[in-house]
Amino acid sequence: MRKKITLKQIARELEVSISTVSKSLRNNIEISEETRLKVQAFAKLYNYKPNNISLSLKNKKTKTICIIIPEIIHHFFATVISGVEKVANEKGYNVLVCMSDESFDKEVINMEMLANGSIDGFIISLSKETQMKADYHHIEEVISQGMPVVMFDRIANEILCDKVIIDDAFASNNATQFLIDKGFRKIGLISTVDYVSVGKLRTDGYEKALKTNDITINPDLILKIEDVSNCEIEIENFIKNNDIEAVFAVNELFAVTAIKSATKLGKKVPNNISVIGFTDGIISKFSSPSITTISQNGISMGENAAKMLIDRIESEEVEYDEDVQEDYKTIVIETELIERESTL
Amino acid sequence: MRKKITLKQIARELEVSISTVSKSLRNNIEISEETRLKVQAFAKLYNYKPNNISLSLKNKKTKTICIIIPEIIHHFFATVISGVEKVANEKGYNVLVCMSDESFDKEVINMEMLANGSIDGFIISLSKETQMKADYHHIEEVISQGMPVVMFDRIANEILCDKVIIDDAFASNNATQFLIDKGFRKIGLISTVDYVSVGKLRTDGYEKALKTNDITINPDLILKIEDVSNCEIEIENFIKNNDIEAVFAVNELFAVTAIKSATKLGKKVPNNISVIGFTDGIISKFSSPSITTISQNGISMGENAAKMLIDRIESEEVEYDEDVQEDYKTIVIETELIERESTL
DNA sequence: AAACTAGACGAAAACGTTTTCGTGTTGAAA
DNA sequence: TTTCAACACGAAAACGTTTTCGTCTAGTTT
Repeated sequence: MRKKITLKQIARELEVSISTVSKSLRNNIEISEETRLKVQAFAKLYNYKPNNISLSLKNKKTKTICIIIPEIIHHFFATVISGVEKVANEKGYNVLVCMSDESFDKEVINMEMLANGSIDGFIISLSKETQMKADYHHIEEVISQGMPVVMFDRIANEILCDKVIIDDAFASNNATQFLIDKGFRKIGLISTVDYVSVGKLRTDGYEKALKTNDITINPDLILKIEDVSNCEIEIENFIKNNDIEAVFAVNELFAVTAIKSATKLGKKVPNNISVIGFTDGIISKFSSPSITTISQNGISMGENAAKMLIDRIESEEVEYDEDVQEDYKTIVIETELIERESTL
Repeated sequence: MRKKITLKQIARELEVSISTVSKSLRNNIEISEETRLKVQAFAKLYNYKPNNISLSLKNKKTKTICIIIPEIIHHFFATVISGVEKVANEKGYNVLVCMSDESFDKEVINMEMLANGSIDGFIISLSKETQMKADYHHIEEVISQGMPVVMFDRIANEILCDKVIIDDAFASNNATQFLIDKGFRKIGLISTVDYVSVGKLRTDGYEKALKTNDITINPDLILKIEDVSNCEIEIENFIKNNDIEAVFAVNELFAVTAIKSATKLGKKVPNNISVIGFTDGIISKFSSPSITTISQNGISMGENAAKMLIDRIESEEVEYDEDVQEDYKTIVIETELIERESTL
């Protein structure tokens, strides 16, 4: 067990000062070539690497960013992390991943734990509970301390910071229009409760599309699911009790469950009922029939979020100015309707 | 923008020494109650939190562990991370997630970057390339520096460290036996190339089951896929050219692809051909027919890995002994055969 | 010979903590 | 009055770097 060697140990061994060692390793011309080479050889032999923590303390930069997500199991969030990692790595940053498990408290604890110098910035998608409570003090707190924050997907408009989103309303308007164009009029919507920001926006888009086409909005055709764990029963009843020609589901799980329920009820997809989903994940690709869906480019969202965050971090190093009016940006990532087998 | 306040600033403001402030905040009885309360009130007012980096430097502990995985997009790895996070959080640790993207170099770079004091230990599942090269110097290096490492799933027996695995050979022996018990004799295997440790082990288990039941191993019935990206063609040909009654696939993707190919070739699953997979992920649950599979409890693997790692980290604090013979453990997580619709 | 310059190196501060070891004051015991 | 303990606090080291600012020696210029 050869513990890592430090400058001090090298200095002692070579009977020079710590400064000399440090300068030698950074090829400072102040040090004679003889000494420099000797130190470098010794350092190489003992595999010297500067201690990162020490550097972080000195530079007040950790080269680490944190992404807080509700759930890593969701394919969409995994793709976002993947995008974040890619850009972060390219720029020499590490990525700390925290999960809020949809819990407000965990979100707060995580942020508070890390806001004390451990990281240089946050990328966050709000937990359901946080959205329900609409309590964002923890986020405002870290922003007010000068730590850059980028929100993505589940954002809060009240918070002033950089954001990466898709145009949820627009995309679901398109999805609904797609179904209308196929000639459907009785279009069911399976959404989340309204406090989930993207659920609300997707509902809005659905309603807008209906209005545009002079179709009356029928509340019976809108199902808002609170508890995901037993959505199957709700969805099955929803389909059974309503004469639906097509379904627009705001996520993959609801879409695939709708297909299963329909099949169970003897309705074939897409022949008897068309289904369109949201998020192009594993489920949509591999279910049978594969699911027509709105692709939400998670990788691109992650890349953009990381890029914005790191730019913000590194620009702050330069202009450390109190009065400069922050001009936060919101990047809207393009969505795409991917046609597969679940729609006619 | 109220930057975080430090002990020094509090000390200056209150005209006491830094020591007094530090002691007051830690409720040290050396300090008079009057001073203590004054300092605490001031600290609370300014929302003082000790700087983590500084503490890390002092304690030589970062309370951060790193998990290196080949790909976060794989559901299995996401579940492992989830398990790691859970245990780590309970014990006050943060989790740094790194992706090797199946690349040896990225794995090495990541480890070297972080082995300089940034983290307290590693949890790792080897990249394909690393397994192919069988070059583990980077891992041995950090272990020799006294940093605890736990390997999981894709491990290397040559490396002495704690490990968390499933009994891949045993599980696939069971899966194969399951098919044999159904009366099948012509059982195809779709596996990875042999250098992927778990692929090899699963192949071994398959062969063992055949031998046990006096079924001759037919090389034509074994397909080893190197390049995942166009496995569809290979699998389709494999099924078309062989008279197969059942397929055992070593992962979800191969299983679902086998089903798709079979269906395309006019063979119904499970009526004409049974398919059993490995890993109980999204695909197995939601494909139609849903897939009979070996569940590989990722959450439990992650939990166990994190627990072992943190125990190791914290035990080292106590007995910092060179000569103590390390007794590394290998935890074997139970697997389970989950019967679904893809088998008779 | 005196003054200066370059060359080579070290001391020390700084980042933000915690902790050990003084040290000065006060009041009580001898 | 002297001695001592308790009390309340501060100085300084330590963690591992980087960097600024000396400082010393030797050689070169006037």
